[in-house]
Amino acid sequence: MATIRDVAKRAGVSVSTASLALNGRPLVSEETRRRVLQAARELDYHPNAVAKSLADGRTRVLALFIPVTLEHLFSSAGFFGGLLKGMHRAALQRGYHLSLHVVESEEETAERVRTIVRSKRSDGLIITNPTVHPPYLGELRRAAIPVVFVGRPEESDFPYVDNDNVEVGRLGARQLAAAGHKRIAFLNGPNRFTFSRDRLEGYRRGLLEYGLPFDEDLVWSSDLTEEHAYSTVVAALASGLAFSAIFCASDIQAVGALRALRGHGLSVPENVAVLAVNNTALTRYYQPPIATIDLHEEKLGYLSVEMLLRQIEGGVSAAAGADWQARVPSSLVIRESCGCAPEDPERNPGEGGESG
Amino acid sequence: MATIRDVAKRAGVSVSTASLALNGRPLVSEETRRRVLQAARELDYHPNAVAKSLADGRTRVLALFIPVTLEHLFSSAGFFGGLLKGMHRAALQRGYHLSLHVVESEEETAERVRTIVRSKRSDGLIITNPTVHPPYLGELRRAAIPVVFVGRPEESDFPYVDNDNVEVGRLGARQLAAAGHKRIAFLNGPNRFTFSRDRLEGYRRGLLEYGLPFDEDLVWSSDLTEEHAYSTVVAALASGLAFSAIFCASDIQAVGALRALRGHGLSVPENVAVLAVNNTALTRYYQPPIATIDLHEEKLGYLSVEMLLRQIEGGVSAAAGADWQARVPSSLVIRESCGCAPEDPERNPGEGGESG
DNA sequence: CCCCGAAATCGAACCGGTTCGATTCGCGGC
DNA sequence: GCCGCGAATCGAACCGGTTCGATTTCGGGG
Repeated sequence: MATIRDVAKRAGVSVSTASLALNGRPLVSEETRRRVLQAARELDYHPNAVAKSLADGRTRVLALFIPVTLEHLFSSAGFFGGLLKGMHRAALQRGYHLSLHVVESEEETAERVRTIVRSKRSDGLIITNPTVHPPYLGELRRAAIPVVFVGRPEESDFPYVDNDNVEVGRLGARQLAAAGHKRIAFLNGPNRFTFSRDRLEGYRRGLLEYGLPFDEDLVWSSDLTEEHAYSTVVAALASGLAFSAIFCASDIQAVGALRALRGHGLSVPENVAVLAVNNTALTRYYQPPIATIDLHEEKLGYLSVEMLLRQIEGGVSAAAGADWQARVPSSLVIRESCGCAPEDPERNPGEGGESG
Repeated sequence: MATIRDVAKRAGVSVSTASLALNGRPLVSEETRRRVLQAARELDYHPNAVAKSLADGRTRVLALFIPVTLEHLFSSAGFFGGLLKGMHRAALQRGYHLSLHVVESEEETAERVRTIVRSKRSDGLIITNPTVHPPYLGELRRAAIPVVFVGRPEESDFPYVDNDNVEVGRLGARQLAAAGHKRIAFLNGPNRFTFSRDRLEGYRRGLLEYGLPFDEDLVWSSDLTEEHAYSTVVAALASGLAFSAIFCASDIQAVGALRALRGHGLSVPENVAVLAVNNTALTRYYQPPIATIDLHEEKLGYLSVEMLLRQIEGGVSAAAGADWQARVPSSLVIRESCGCAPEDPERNPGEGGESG
């Protein structure tokens, strides 16, 4: 395989001139550049990426961390697929590559982050689905390496892209309230995720805006699995709680909820309306089709890479207190399970407030 | 950041000795090794992966190609998720990393393969879901780089891991035939994939073994999408063809088929039995739960990496005519939609043959 | 006591690029 | 005709490891 020295020799110039010419730098005469490029073409020369990295200290590799408990991988496969597509598109456009790091716990994330940072295997990190207080924040800060989170760790000034999950919660609650439901249950995700906390806050606000009381008994939390969601709803039904709608934090939980309701002789949407979040393929094809909130994960992925590259190419490290953030809007996807038309955007539900 | 020269200096030895000591090579006295390791620890030294790659010519990166048409990404998200998990596990164990290359067409694959090979960005390639005659085989052969396919390209001596898709087809046909069905339709995938051809062959054999005639009219082909499967089955129903079971090449197609059947007033499994392939989350939670064939994709992923590493570390290139292959067995997952118990493994269906 | 060979260590070259400081070249101005 | 300057080119150092051939050290045998 031809190296730059071969090219230089054939073009009759020095190695340094060849390098300048090949990289389109100024200070090379047109005639020389032409000769160098010609030689490169003739020798089928292609620069060695590793040598380049060593020389200029840039790997052009972005490390992507995806957490998987097995059930999570399956339940969110569609979500991660979309995320990935967006990231890949953004990276490719700018000549970057993605390396993939599947991790099963935050401790493992911490460990792998450490080895990657130390061995200088990538120019920056993208960490998806952080919990509220990830254990590796100190490590990241010390390393002073560009990072972007997909999802928001609490009380950290690291850059992140995320949906506005308060808005997601609010959207869901309002949609069901607008359809006339007075007792709307919220089957939330685990509390260790920031998105769960944010959505709960949004749910609360949405109810308030429609003058509905916030009832703690109607807020349930379950893992992001069908099984756990099922048993949670079964328990709620057994306790005799009254409600006419369930807002679920993920599609897979909605499926569990639907099974529980059916098992209890309740039909959807006639007896209970159901609204989910994620818009994975599942919901479109389910019977009944499940209304859900689309998080536009491909956009999320695209923006995360863009933000990371801004840091890398701007020479700014995430630890430098760059508190950039991007919020991706989410949108309702109305389907049969919620038994309702989209909330009329014109409608003003009233004053809300404590008096509700 | 400390380099190996810093370590050598602090330990009072030459750089070369430090390198030997750090890599656990023989020919270094115990005393010296101790001192070097001690120095490394004190300086918090971690070798630079890029420098290492340049020096020894090994990147320790495996390039993974995943094709995505958008619909495919969604319909097979579970499948790729499992594949990925297996690959990652195998790679991690041996100190390798995965780089991810999402491609939308075989032409794009060809192009990206070329740039990766040329820039020496990875030690080997894993290419998933090749078509029957991928356009980049020549490129691969010329590059003489280790490659493993996940899925079998026809008439190529490149190494691959795959399910035994003839067996998958046979399994499906036999299962339905054993339940007493005489007219079993096969909603196959696109003919450009080797797995489609193999499954068709298996389906034919399965029927034969039960003495059932092979009827071309009962073999339909559709894209791996819900929509296309739906319209294909709708057309079949409209044509008045008689059949009492459908064997679908993927879960997502089964969902489309179910919708078409329901729309035609047929219920599953009472009027028509349905059996699918893939065992994605979808099938478990669908109503009715969909019987399917599990392809054990995690194992497929694990084996593909193992096979690739065997080539890399054995110094054998895929183009050297190494016709290794691994077949991963598949297993039936019986659920309501097929309206039947597992085929009795004891049962011998008879002589089969033309006379059936 | 000297020589020889094996073990331990070292120095230098190398991997394939980039970059910086020095050098050469051509040209205009005085 | 000489000086100075900017443009073009060059040589060498550098990135941070590995490896190979040469050199030193040490112990044992003659």
